[in-house]
Amino acid sequence: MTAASVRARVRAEMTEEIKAAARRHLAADGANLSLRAVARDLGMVSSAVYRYFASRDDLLTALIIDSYNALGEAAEAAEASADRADVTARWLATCHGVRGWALRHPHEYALIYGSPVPGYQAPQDTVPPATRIPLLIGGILRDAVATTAVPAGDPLPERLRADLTGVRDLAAPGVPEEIFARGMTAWIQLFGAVSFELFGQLNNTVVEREAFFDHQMRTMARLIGLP
Amino acid sequence: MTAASVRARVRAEMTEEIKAAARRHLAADGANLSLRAVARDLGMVSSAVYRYFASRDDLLTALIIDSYNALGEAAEAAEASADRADVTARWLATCHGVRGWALRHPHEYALIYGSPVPGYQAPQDTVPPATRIPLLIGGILRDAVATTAVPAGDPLPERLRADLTGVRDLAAPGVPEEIFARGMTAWIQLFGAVSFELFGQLNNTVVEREAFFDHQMRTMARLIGLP
DNA sequence: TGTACATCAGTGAACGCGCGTTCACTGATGTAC
DNA sequence: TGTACATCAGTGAACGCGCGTTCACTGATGTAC
Repeated sequence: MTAASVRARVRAEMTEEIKAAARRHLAADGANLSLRAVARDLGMVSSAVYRYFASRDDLLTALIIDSYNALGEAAEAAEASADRADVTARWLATCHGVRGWALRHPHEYALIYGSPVPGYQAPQDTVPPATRIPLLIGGILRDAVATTAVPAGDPLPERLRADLTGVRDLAAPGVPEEIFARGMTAWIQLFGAVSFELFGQLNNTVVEREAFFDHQMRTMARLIGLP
Repeated sequence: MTAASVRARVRAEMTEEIKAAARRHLAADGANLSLRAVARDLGMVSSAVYRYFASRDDLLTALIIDSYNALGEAAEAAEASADRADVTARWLATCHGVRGWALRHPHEYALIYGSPVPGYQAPQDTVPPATRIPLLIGGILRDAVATTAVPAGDPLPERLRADLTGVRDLAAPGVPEEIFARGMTAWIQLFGAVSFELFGQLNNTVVEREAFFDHQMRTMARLIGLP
Protein backbone atom coordinates (compact mmCIF):
# COMPACT_ATOMS: atom_id res chain seq x y z
CA MET A 1 0.00 0.00 0.00
CA THR A 2 1.44 3.37 -0.98
CA ALA A 3 1.96 6.14 1.51
CA ALA A 4 -0.68 8.22 -0.26
CA SER A 5 -3.33 5.61 0.23
CA VAL A 6 -2.45 5.30 3.92
CA ARG A 7 -3.11 8.99 4.25
CA ALA A 8 -6.37 8.55 2.35
CA ARG A 9 -7.43 5.73 4.63
CA VAL A 10 -6.65 7.68 7.79
CA ARG A 11 -8.58 10.58 6.37
CA ALA A 12 -11.57 8.35 5.64
CA GLU A 13 -11.46 6.96 9.16
CA MET A 14 -11.34 10.42 10.67
CA THR A 15 -14.29 11.45 8.52
CA GLU A 16 -16.22 8.48 9.87
CA GLU A 17 -15.30 9.37 13.44
CA ILE A 18 -16.56 12.89 13.00
CA LYS A 19 -19.85 11.61 11.60
CA ALA A 20 -20.15 9.10 14.44
CA ALA A 21 -19.65 11.84 17.03
CA ALA A 22 -22.14 14.04 15.20
CA ARG A 23 -24.66 11.21 15.20
CA ARG A 24 -24.28 10.95 18.97
CA HIS A 25 -24.97 14.66 19.26
CA LEU A 26 -28.15 14.47 17.20
CA ALA A 27 -29.83 13.04 20.28
CA ALA A 28 -29.05 16.10 22.39
CA ASP A 29 -29.32 18.87 19.84
CA GLY A 30 -31.56 17.54 17.13
CA ALA A 31 -30.87 19.09 13.79
CA ASN A 32 -29.27 22.20 15.19
CA LEU A 33 -26.14 20.23 15.71
CA SER A 34 -23.12 22.03 17.15
CA LEU A 35 -19.91 21.64 15.20
CA ARG A 36 -17.90 22.82 18.17
CA ALA A 37 -19.45 20.20 20.42
CA VAL A 38 -18.56 17.51 17.91
CA ALA A 39 -14.95 18.73 17.74
CA ARG A 40 -14.77 18.87 21.53
CA ASP A 41 -15.90 15.24 21.71
CA LEU A 42 -13.05 14.19 19.48
CA GLY A 43 -10.53 16.22 21.44
CA MET A 44 -9.80 18.49 18.54
CA VAL A 45 -10.17 22.16 17.96
CA SER A 46 -13.33 23.26 16.16
CA SER A 47 -11.52 24.62 13.14
CA ALA A 48 -9.95 21.22 12.46
CA VAL A 49 -13.33 19.86 11.44
CA TYR A 50 -13.15 22.16 8.43
CA ARG A 51 -10.41 19.93 6.98
CA TYR A 52 -13.16 17.31 6.57
CA PHE A 53 -16.38 19.21 6.01
CA ALA A 54 -16.62 22.60 4.36
CA SER A 55 -19.41 23.72 6.67
CA ARG A 56 -21.91 22.59 9.24
CA ASP A 57 -24.48 22.10 6.51
CA ASP A 58 -22.11 19.78 4.64
CA LEU A 59 -21.78 17.64 7.73
CA LEU A 60 -25.57 17.58 8.08
CA THR A 61 -25.89 16.52 4.46
CA ALA A 62 -23.45 13.66 5.01
CA LEU A 63 -25.47 12.51 8.02
CA ILE A 64 -28.69 12.67 6.03
CA ILE A 65 -27.27 10.63 3.16
CA ASP A 66 -25.85 8.05 5.57
CA SER A 67 -29.17 7.80 7.34
CA TYR A 68 -31.13 7.20 4.16
CA ASN A 69 -28.62 4.56 3.15
CA ALA A 70 -28.64 2.84 6.52
CA LEU A 71 -32.42 2.77 6.54
CA GLY A 72 -32.47 1.50 2.96
CA GLU A 73 -29.98 -1.23 3.75
CA ALA A 74 -31.88 -2.37 6.83
CA ALA A 75 -35.14 -2.56 4.92
CA GLU A 76 -33.55 -4.29 1.93
CA ALA A 77 -31.89 -6.86 4.18
CA ALA A 78 -35.17 -7.56 5.96
CA GLU A 79 -37.02 -7.89 2.69
CA ALA A 80 -34.35 -10.14 1.21
CA SER A 81 -34.77 -12.63 4.02
CA ALA A 82 -38.45 -13.20 3.22
CA ASP A 83 -39.67 -15.95 0.91
CA ARG A 84 -39.36 -14.52 -2.63
CA ALA A 85 -42.66 -15.97 -3.69
CA ASP A 86 -44.61 -14.49 -0.78
CA VAL A 87 -45.17 -10.84 -1.64
CA THR A 88 -47.18 -10.17 1.51
CA ALA A 89 -44.33 -11.51 3.66
CA ARG A 90 -41.93 -9.30 1.72
CA TRP A 91 -44.11 -6.24 2.32
CA LEU A 92 -44.38 -6.97 6.03
CA ALA A 93 -40.64 -7.65 6.29
CA THR A 94 -39.94 -4.29 4.65
CA CYS A 95 -42.28 -2.50 7.05
CA HIS A 96 -40.78 -4.13 10.14
CA GLY A 97 -37.31 -3.47 8.78
CA VAL A 98 -38.09 0.22 8.50
CA ARG A 99 -39.63 0.39 11.95
CA GLY A 100 -36.82 -1.60 13.54
CA TRP A 101 -34.15 0.67 12.14
CA ALA A 102 -36.13 3.74 13.16
CA LEU A 103 -36.49 2.52 16.74
CA ARG A 104 -32.77 1.80 16.88
CA HIS A 105 -31.86 5.20 15.39
CA PRO A 106 -34.66 7.57 16.38
CA HIS A 107 -32.66 10.75 15.91
CA GLU A 108 -31.39 9.80 12.50
CA TYR A 109 -34.96 8.92 11.57
CA ALA A 110 -36.12 12.33 12.80
CA LEU A 111 -33.40 13.94 10.73
CA ILE A 112 -34.74 12.49 7.50
CA TYR A 113 -38.47 12.15 8.17
CA GLY A 114 -39.07 14.86 10.76
CA SER A 115 -39.66 18.56 10.35
CA PRO A 116 -37.31 20.23 7.88
CA VAL A 117 -34.29 21.94 9.45
CA PRO A 118 -34.85 25.72 9.31
CA GLY A 119 -32.51 27.31 6.81
CA TYR A 120 -31.17 24.00 5.54
CA GLN A 121 -31.70 23.13 1.90
CA ALA A 122 -30.98 19.49 1.04
CA PRO A 123 -28.78 19.15 -2.07
CA GLN A 124 -29.60 16.75 -4.90
CA ASP A 125 -27.16 14.11 -3.59
CA THR A 126 -29.69 13.16 -0.97
CA VAL A 127 -32.25 12.13 -3.59
CA PRO A 128 -30.95 8.72 -4.72
CA PRO A 129 -30.49 7.32 -1.18
CA ALA A 130 -33.99 8.55 -0.37
CA THR A 131 -35.48 6.49 -3.17
CA ARG A 132 -34.32 3.12 -1.89
CA ILE A 133 -37.48 2.39 0.10
CA PRO A 134 -39.87 3.45 -2.68
CA LEU A 135 -37.90 1.31 -5.12
CA LEU A 136 -38.00 -1.64 -2.77
CA ILE A 137 -41.76 -1.36 -2.39
CA GLY A 138 -42.06 -0.83 -6.14
CA GLY A 139 -40.32 -4.15 -6.72
CA ILE A 140 -42.76 -5.92 -4.44
CA LEU A 141 -45.68 -4.38 -6.30
CA ARG A 142 -44.26 -5.52 -9.64
CA ASP A 143 -43.83 -9.06 -8.45
CA ALA A 144 -47.28 -9.03 -6.89
CA VAL A 145 -48.85 -7.95 -10.14
CA ALA A 146 -46.77 -10.44 -12.12
CA THR A 147 -47.52 -13.44 -9.97
CA THR A 148 -50.93 -12.92 -8.39
CA ALA A 149 -54.29 -11.46 -9.26
CA VAL A 150 -54.16 -7.99 -7.72
CA PRO A 151 -57.61 -6.37 -8.15
CA ALA A 152 -57.50 -3.20 -10.25
CA GLY A 153 -60.04 -1.10 -8.38
CA ASP A 154 -61.63 2.15 -9.47
CA PRO A 155 -59.75 4.15 -12.10
CA LEU A 156 -57.95 7.30 -10.95
CA PRO A 157 -59.09 10.80 -11.87
CA GLU A 158 -57.43 11.62 -15.17
CA ARG A 159 -55.12 14.40 -13.93
CA LEU A 160 -53.84 12.27 -11.09
CA ARG A 161 -53.29 9.27 -13.37
CA ALA A 162 -51.18 11.41 -15.71
CA ASP A 163 -49.22 12.80 -12.78
CA LEU A 164 -48.42 9.44 -11.21
CA THR A 165 -47.38 7.74 -14.43
CA GLY A 166 -43.89 9.23 -14.24
CA VAL A 167 -43.07 7.91 -10.78
CA ARG A 168 -44.77 4.63 -11.53
CA ASP A 169 -42.49 4.14 -14.56
CA LEU A 170 -39.45 4.69 -12.37
CA ALA A 171 -40.45 2.68 -9.32
CA ALA A 172 -42.77 -0.02 -10.61
CA PRO A 173 -42.97 -0.09 -14.41
CA GLY A 174 -45.90 -2.08 -15.71
CA VAL A 175 -47.97 -1.83 -12.56
CA PRO A 176 -51.41 -0.33 -13.26
CA GLU A 177 -51.75 3.22 -11.89
CA GLU A 178 -54.65 2.28 -9.62
CA ILE A 179 -52.60 -0.38 -7.91
CA PHE A 180 -49.52 1.80 -7.80
CA ALA A 181 -51.52 4.57 -6.10
CA ARG A 182 -52.63 2.14 -3.42
CA GLY A 183 -48.98 1.19 -2.96
CA MET A 184 -48.08 4.83 -2.44
CA THR A 185 -50.90 5.20 0.05
CA ALA A 186 -49.51 2.24 1.96
CA TRP A 187 -45.96 3.59 1.72
CA ILE A 188 -47.13 6.85 3.26
CA GLN A 189 -49.13 5.03 5.91
CA LEU A 190 -46.01 3.06 6.84
CA PHE A 191 -44.01 6.20 7.53
CA GLY A 192 -46.99 7.84 9.19
CA ALA A 193 -47.15 4.93 11.61
CA VAL A 194 -43.43 5.01 12.38
CA SER A 195 -43.45 8.78 12.84
CA PHE A 196 -46.51 8.70 15.10
CA GLU A 197 -44.84 6.11 17.30
CA LEU A 198 -41.46 7.84 17.42
CA PHE A 199 -42.70 11.39 17.73
CA GLY A 200 -44.88 10.56 20.70
CA GLN A 201 -48.33 10.76 19.12
CA LEU A 202 -49.26 7.34 20.48
CA ASN A 203 -48.31 8.18 24.07
CA ASN A 204 -51.22 7.55 26.44
CA THR A 205 -52.97 5.74 23.63
CA VAL A 206 -51.43 2.49 22.47
CA VAL A 207 -49.24 0.22 24.57
CA GLU A 208 -48.83 -2.74 22.23
CA ARG A 209 -46.81 -0.79 19.72
CA GLU A 210 -45.42 -3.64 17.67
CA ALA A 211 -48.71 -5.53 17.50
CA PHE A 212 -50.51 -2.36 16.50
CA PHE A 213 -47.94 -1.59 13.83
CA ASP A 214 -48.08 -5.12 12.49
CA HIS A 215 -51.86 -4.94 12.31
CA GLN A 216 -51.74 -1.66 10.42
CA MET A 217 -49.29 -3.04 7.88
CA ARG A 218 -51.41 -6.15 7.36
CA THR A 219 -54.43 -3.92 6.89
CA MET A 220 -52.54 -1.95 4.26
CA ALA A 221 -51.39 -5.15 2.56
CA ARG A 222 -55.02 -6.09 2.15
CA LEU A 223 -55.77 -2.59 0.89
CA ILE A 224 -53.11 -2.92 -1.81
CA GLY A 225 -54.63 -6.23 -2.75
CA LEU A 226 -51.77 -8.53 -1.80
CA PRO A 227 -52.90 -12.13 -1.36
CA MET B 1 -65.58 47.79 33.58
CA THR B 2 -63.40 48.01 36.63
CA ALA B 3 -59.83 49.19 36.49
CA ALA B 4 -58.62 45.70 37.42
CA SER B 5 -60.33 44.12 34.46
CA VAL B 6 -58.87 46.75 32.14
CA ARG B 7 -55.44 45.71 33.36
CA ALA B 8 -56.36 42.07 32.84
CA ARG B 9 -57.53 42.75 29.31
CA VAL B 10 -54.38 44.63 28.39
CA ARG B 11 -52.39 41.80 29.84
CA ALA B 12 -54.29 39.26 27.77
CA GLU B 13 -53.74 41.31 24.64
CA MET B 14 -50.03 41.57 25.31
CA THR B 15 -49.88 37.81 25.85
CA GLU B 16 -51.51 37.31 22.48
CA GLU B 17 -49.07 39.70 20.82
CA ILE B 18 -46.12 37.80 22.22
CA LYS B 19 -47.53 34.53 20.95
CA ALA B 20 -48.21 36.06 17.55
CA ALA B 21 -44.63 37.30 17.27
CA ALA B 22 -43.35 33.91 18.42
CA ARG B 23 -45.49 32.23 15.77
CA ARG B 24 -43.86 34.42 13.13
CA HIS B 25 -40.46 33.37 14.40
CA LEU B 26 -41.28 29.67 14.19
CA ALA B 27 -40.76 29.97 10.44
CA ALA B 28 -37.17 31.16 10.82
CA ASP B 29 -36.03 29.24 13.87
CA GLY B 30 -38.26 26.21 14.02
CA ALA B 31 -38.68 24.93 17.51
CA ASN B 32 -35.51 26.48 18.85
CA LEU B 33 -37.32 29.74 19.06
CA SER B 34 -35.43 32.72 20.43
CA LEU B 35 -37.10 34.58 23.24
CA ARG B 36 -34.85 37.56 22.69
CA ALA B 37 -35.80 37.74 19.02
CA VAL B 38 -39.47 37.73 19.96
CA ALA B 39 -38.93 40.53 22.48
CA ARG B 40 -36.94 42.53 19.93
CA ASP B 41 -39.81 42.24 17.46
CA LEU B 42 -42.19 43.75 19.96
CA GLY B 43 -39.78 46.56 20.81
CA MET B 44 -39.36 45.40 24.35
CA VAL B 45 -36.46 44.19 26.39
CA SER B 46 -36.05 40.43 26.64
CA SER B 47 -36.59 40.29 30.37
CA ALA B 48 -40.03 41.86 29.96
CA VAL B 49 -41.32 38.69 28.35
CA TYR B 50 -40.87 37.00 31.73
CA ARG B 51 -43.82 38.99 33.04
CA TYR B 52 -45.96 36.88 30.69
CA PHE B 53 -44.22 33.53 30.39
CA ALA B 54 -42.10 31.97 33.10
CA SER B 55 -39.66 30.52 30.58
CA ARG B 56 -39.05 29.81 26.94
CA ASP B 57 -40.53 26.36 27.38
CA ASP B 58 -43.72 27.86 28.78
CA LEU B 59 -44.05 30.00 25.69
CA LEU B 60 -43.49 26.93 23.51
CA THR B 61 -46.16 25.07 25.43
CA ALA B 62 -48.63 27.89 24.85
CA LEU B 63 -47.88 27.82 21.13
CA ILE B 64 -48.35 24.05 21.02
CA ILE B 65 -51.70 24.21 22.80
CA ASP B 66 -52.88 27.02 20.53
CA SER B 67 -51.80 25.07 17.46
CA TYR B 68 -53.67 21.94 18.47
CA ASN B 69 -56.73 24.03 19.17
CA ALA B 70 -56.52 25.92 15.90
CA LEU B 71 -56.13 22.70 13.96
CA GLY B 72 -58.98 21.12 15.89
CA GLU B 73 -61.24 24.09 15.24
CA ALA B 74 -60.44 24.14 11.53
CA ALA B 75 -61.17 20.44 11.17
CA GLU B 76 -64.33 20.64 13.27
CA ALA B 77 -65.63 23.57 11.22
CA ALA B 78 -64.94 21.74 7.96
CA GLU B 79 -66.62 18.61 9.24
CA ALA B 80 -69.61 20.54 10.53
CA SER B 81 -70.31 21.96 7.10
CA ALA B 82 -70.74 18.49 5.56
CA ASP B 83 -74.11 16.76 5.26
CA ARG B 84 -74.69 15.08 8.65
CA ALA B 85 -76.07 11.95 7.04
CA ASP B 86 -73.11 11.47 4.72
CA VAL B 87 -70.33 9.99 6.84
CA THR B 88 -67.94 9.70 3.91
CA ALA B 89 -68.36 13.39 3.13
CA ARG B 90 -67.74 14.16 6.80
CA TRP B 91 -64.54 12.07 6.79
CA LEU B 92 -63.28 13.77 3.63
CA ALA B 93 -64.17 17.22 4.96
CA THR B 94 -62.20 16.49 8.12
CA CYS B 95 -59.18 15.36 6.11
CA HIS B 96 -59.23 18.40 3.86
CA GLY B 97 -59.77 20.62 6.88
CA VAL B 98 -56.63 19.21 8.50
CA ARG B 99 -54.58 19.54 5.33
CA GLY B 100 -55.84 23.05 4.62
CA TRP B 101 -54.91 24.29 8.07
CA ALA B 102 -51.52 22.59 7.85
CA LEU B 103 -50.75 24.23 4.50
CA ARG B 104 -51.75 27.60 5.91
CA HIS B 105 -49.69 27.10 9.09
CA PRO B 106 -46.82 24.82 8.14
CA HIS B 107 -44.56 25.78 11.03
CA GLU B 108 -47.23 25.35 13.63
CA TYR B 109 -48.02 22.00 12.10
CA ALA B 110 -44.35 21.03 12.30
CA LEU B 111 -44.32 22.10 15.93
CA ILE B 112 -47.02 19.62 16.87
CA TYR B 113 -46.54 16.79 14.37
CA GLY B 114 -42.83 17.10 13.53
CA SER B 115 -39.80 15.79 15.34
CA PRO B 116 -39.88 16.34 19.09
CA VAL B 117 -38.00 19.41 20.30
CA PRO B 118 -34.75 18.24 21.96
CA GLY B 119 -34.93 18.78 25.70
CA TYR B 120 -38.57 19.85 25.67
CA GLN B 121 -41.07 17.77 27.59
CA ALA B 122 -44.71 18.55 26.79
CA PRO B 123 -46.82 18.98 29.94
CA GLN B 124 -50.19 17.30 30.38
CA ASP B 125 -52.09 20.46 29.37
CA THR B 126 -51.29 19.70 25.76
CA VAL B 127 -53.18 16.41 25.86
CA PRO B 128 -56.83 17.52 25.66
CA PRO B 129 -56.31 19.86 22.67
CA ALA B 130 -54.41 17.06 20.94
CA THR B 131 -57.42 14.75 21.21
CA ARG B 132 -59.80 16.92 19.23
CA ILE B 133 -59.04 15.30 15.87
CA PRO B 134 -59.23 11.72 17.18
CA LEU B 135 -62.52 12.57 18.88
CA LEU B 136 -63.86 14.10 15.71
CA ILE B 137 -62.98 11.01 13.69
CA GLY B 138 -64.36 8.84 16.50
CA GLY B 139 -67.71 10.60 16.16
CA ILE B 140 -67.80 9.91 12.45
CA LEU B 141 -67.05 6.24 13.08
CA ARG B 142 -69.86 6.01 15.62
CA ASP B 143 -72.36 7.55 13.25
CA ALA B 144 -71.13 5.33 10.44
CA VAL B 145 -71.64 2.21 12.51
CA ALA B 146 -75.00 3.45 13.76
CA THR B 147 -76.45 4.34 10.36
CA THR B 148 -74.80 2.10 7.79
CA ALA B 149 -73.55 -1.47 7.45
CA VAL B 150 -69.83 -1.17 8.11
CA PRO B 151 -68.24 -4.59 7.51
CA ALA B 152 -66.57 -6.04 10.59
CA GLY B 153 -63.54 -7.64 9.00
CA ASP B 154 -61.10 -10.08 10.59
CA PRO B 155 -60.93 -10.04 14.38
CA LEU B 156 -57.86 -8.44 15.98
CA PRO B 157 -55.17 -10.45 17.78
CA GLU B 158 -56.32 -10.75 21.38
CA ARG B 159 -53.59 -8.62 22.98
CA LEU B 160 -54.17 -5.81 20.55
CA ARG B 161 -57.94 -5.95 20.98
CA ALA B 162 -57.53 -5.63 24.75
CA ASP B 163 -55.10 -2.75 24.31
CA LEU B 164 -57.31 -0.75 21.95
CA THR B 165 -60.51 -1.16 23.95
CA GLY B 166 -59.55 1.69 26.29
CA VAL B 167 -59.06 4.29 23.57
CA ARG B 168 -62.04 3.00 21.67
CA ASP B 169 -64.24 3.56 24.73
CA LEU B 170 -63.04 7.14 24.94
CA ALA B 171 -63.13 8.09 21.28
CA ALA B 172 -65.81 5.92 19.74
CA PRO B 173 -67.73 3.91 22.32
CA GLY B 174 -69.74 1.09 20.81
CA VAL B 175 -67.70 0.81 17.65
CA PRO B 176 -66.34 -2.73 17.16
CA GLU B 177 -62.57 -2.92 17.74
CA GLU B 178 -61.90 -4.15 14.21
CA ILE B 179 -63.58 -1.12 12.71
CA PHE B 180 -62.02 1.22 15.24
CA ALA B 181 -58.57 -0.13 14.39
CA ARG B 182 -59.17 0.63 10.72
CA GLY B 183 -60.22 4.12 11.75
CA MET B 184 -56.94 4.56 13.61
CA THR B 185 -55.03 3.30 10.60
CA ALA B 186 -56.78 5.91 8.47
CA TRP B 187 -56.17 8.62 11.09
CA ILE B 188 -52.45 7.84 10.98
CA GLN B 189 -52.46 7.71 7.18
CA LEU B 190 -54.07 11.16 7.13
CA PHE B 191 -51.27 12.70 9.15
CA GLY B 192 -48.68 10.69 7.28
CA ALA B 193 -49.94 12.19 4.04
CA VAL B 194 -49.95 15.75 5.39
CA SER B 195 -46.48 15.34 6.89
CA PHE B 196 -45.05 13.84 3.69
CA GLU B 197 -46.38 16.76 1.70
CA LEU B 198 -45.24 19.43 4.14
CA PHE B 199 -41.89 17.96 5.03
CA GLY B 200 -40.84 17.66 1.41
CA GLN B 201 -41.06 13.90 0.92
CA LEU B 202 -43.20 14.32 -2.20
CA ASN B 203 -40.79 16.76 -3.88
CA ASN B 204 -39.81 15.52 -7.33
CA THR B 205 -42.55 12.94 -7.08
CA VAL B 206 -46.10 14.22 -7.06
CA VAL B 207 -47.27 17.49 -8.57
CA GLU B 208 -51.03 17.17 -8.14
CA ARG B 209 -50.84 17.36 -4.38
CA GLU B 210 -54.48 18.02 -3.62
CA ALA B 211 -55.79 15.42 -6.06
CA PHE B 212 -53.36 12.86 -4.68
CA PHE B 213 -54.34 13.67 -1.12
CA ASP B 214 -58.02 13.44 -1.96
CA HIS B 215 -57.50 10.10 -3.60
CA GLN B 216 -55.65 8.74 -0.61
CA MET B 217 -58.39 9.83 1.76
CA ARG B 218 -61.07 8.27 -0.43
CA THR B 219 -59.02 5.07 -0.51
CA MET B 220 -58.86 5.10 3.27
CA ALA B 221 -62.60 5.79 3.51
CA ARG B 222 -63.16 2.62 1.53
CA LEU B 223 -60.72 0.80 3.77
CA ILE B 224 -62.65 1.83 6.87
CA GLY B 225 -65.80 0.60 5.17
CA LEU B 226 -67.64 3.88 4.81
CA PRO B 227 -70.34 3.71 2.15
C1' DT C 1 -63.04 63.12 46.54
C1' DG C 2 -58.20 62.77 48.15
C1' DT C 3 -54.34 60.46 49.73
C1' DA C 4 -51.17 56.70 51.21
C1' DC C 5 -49.84 52.39 49.89
C1' DA C 6 -49.56 48.18 46.96
C1' DT C 7 -49.32 46.09 42.61
C1' DC C 8 -47.27 45.33 38.43
C1' DA C 9 -45.15 46.17 33.50
C1' DG C 10 -41.17 47.22 31.69
C1' DT C 11 -35.96 48.69 31.96
C1' DG C 12 -31.06 47.99 31.67
C1' DA C 13 -27.12 45.83 33.18
C1' DA C 14 -25.01 41.72 34.11
C1' DC C 15 -23.82 36.55 34.40
C1' DG C 16 -22.10 32.86 32.11
C1' DC C 17 -22.56 30.68 28.48
C1' DG C 18 -22.90 29.18 23.48
C1' DC C 19 -22.04 29.32 18.28
C1' DG C 20 -19.84 29.07 12.88
C1' DT C 21 -16.15 30.53 10.37
C1' DT C 22 -11.53 32.60 9.03
C1' DC C 23 -6.67 32.93 9.15
C1' DA C 24 -1.76 32.71 9.80
C1' DC C 25 0.91 29.23 11.79
C1' DT C 26 3.54 24.71 12.96
C1' DG C 27 5.20 20.37 12.24
C1' DA C 28 4.62 15.88 10.54
C1' DT C 29 4.17 13.05 6.48
C1' DG C 30 4.66 12.10 1.55
C1' DT C 31 6.84 12.92 -3.27
C1' DA C 32 10.21 13.73 -6.87
C1' DC C 33 14.65 13.71 -8.32
C1' DT D 1 19.40 5.93 -0.52
C1' DG D 2 19.32 10.96 0.59
C1' DT D 3 17.64 15.43 0.27
C1' DA D 4 14.76 19.52 -1.03
C1' DC D 5 10.24 20.73 -1.53
C1' DA D 6 5.10 20.26 -1.37
C1' DT D 7 1.12 18.68 0.83
C1' DC D 8 -1.88 18.54 4.47
C1' DA D 9 -3.89 17.83 9.48
C1' DG D 10 -4.36 20.21 13.26
C1' DT D 11 -3.60 24.58 16.40
C1' DG D 12 -4.93 28.75 18.70
C1' DA D 13 -6.51 33.23 18.53
C1' DA D 14 -9.80 36.17 16.91
C1' DC D 15 -14.26 38.17 14.79
C1' DG D 16 -18.78 39.12 15.48
C1' DC D 17 -22.43 37.30 16.76
C1' DG D 18 -26.15 34.82 19.49
C1' DC D 19 -28.72 33.01 23.71
C1' DG D 20 -31.89 32.30 28.55
C1' DT D 21 -32.35 34.01 32.90
C1' DT D 22 -31.78 36.99 37.16
C1' DC D 23 -32.01 41.16 39.67
C1' DA D 24 -32.49 45.74 41.55
C1' DC D 25 -34.81 49.58 39.78
C1' DT D 26 -38.43 53.12 38.06
C1' DG D 27 -42.68 54.89 37.30
C1' DA D 28 -47.32 54.30 36.06
C1' DT D 29 -51.72 52.37 37.38
C1' DG D 30 -55.05 50.53 40.69
C1' DT D 31 -56.99 49.90 45.64
C1' DA D 32 -58.50 50.89 50.31
C1' DC D 33 -59.79 53.99 53.54
